[in-house]
Amino acid sequence: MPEKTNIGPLNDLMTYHLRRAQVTSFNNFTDAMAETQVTPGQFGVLTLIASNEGMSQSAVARSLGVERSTMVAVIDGLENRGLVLRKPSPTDRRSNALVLSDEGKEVYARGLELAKKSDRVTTSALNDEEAVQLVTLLRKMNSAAGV
Amino acid sequence: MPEKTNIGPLNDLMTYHLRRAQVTSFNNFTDAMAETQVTPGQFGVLTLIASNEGMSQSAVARSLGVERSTMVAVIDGLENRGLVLRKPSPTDRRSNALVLSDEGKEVYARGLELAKKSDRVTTSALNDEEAVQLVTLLRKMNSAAGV
DNA sequence: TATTGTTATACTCTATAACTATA
DNA sequence: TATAGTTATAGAGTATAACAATA
Repeated sequence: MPEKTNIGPLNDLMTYHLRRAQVTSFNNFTDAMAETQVTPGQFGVLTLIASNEGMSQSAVARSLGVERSTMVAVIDGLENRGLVLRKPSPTDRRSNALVLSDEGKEVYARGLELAKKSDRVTTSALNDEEAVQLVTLLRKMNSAAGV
Repeated sequence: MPEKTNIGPLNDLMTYHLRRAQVTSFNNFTDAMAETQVTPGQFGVLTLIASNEGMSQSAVARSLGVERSTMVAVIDGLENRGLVLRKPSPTDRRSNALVLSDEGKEVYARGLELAKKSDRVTTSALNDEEAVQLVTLLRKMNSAAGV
């Protein structure tokens, strides 16, 4: 057990607690998803494609708040694993229509279960009402930030 | 304004909202701290040293949840800027007693103001009661995770 | 035996800038 | 002119493994 240090004013800073909570939730997520070998970032992409079949790489990138150049390697990884297919867009020859393969759909479905389980670990110190409060407040914050 | 995409089940995942909120708060922090050129990670270190004069690098690392090897470059940076001093520990010849220089104290004091201001930007969509609720819930989560 | 600080090394995630092919 | 995908490149931030000095 690590000794307790006085963290001083950090204890009153939202930024600090957000960062620590995010690191914890990221680690829980990675542990829970071990069997699928899907990272948090990849899971976001799978979810978006599952919910919006045929969307473009640029649209995925915008929706997740990253650059489209960053998305290339992510899609490459998912494509190489056979989870995502780049199909030609029927309406725009510049863009790829992203879809999940059958295996991609299976991995995504299983991943969603595991992601929910990891959420329960992350919030295990909170009762149901508190967990709902927390996600509601975060959602409100993020919506206002255009996220 | 980016087009609205259906984010599907991501909208119910704590992990997702934590990550987005953390990225937003990180960006707000970096913007607010521009005049000091202090990063979030550096600010955490400055705060810890200010609140626990003479603490060791390993203790700082443990308290922030990173490896002590990671801390070396962080302290190097702060030392090179003249904000932090590595003094010999009076009780353990292996370890450095970290203290803030006079300039370090000034930069930290100014940084704390700016960090609080950035917190207010980050939570600007929430009223005072909601902001307190949010930080309280995060603190509870983190305490339970040993953070 | 265990811990402190350090180095060497590598990995992940991300961004910027420039290119091409389309729109 | 602007956008989609791509490449090359670089910068944070982090970890692991090993080492000498000290506890």
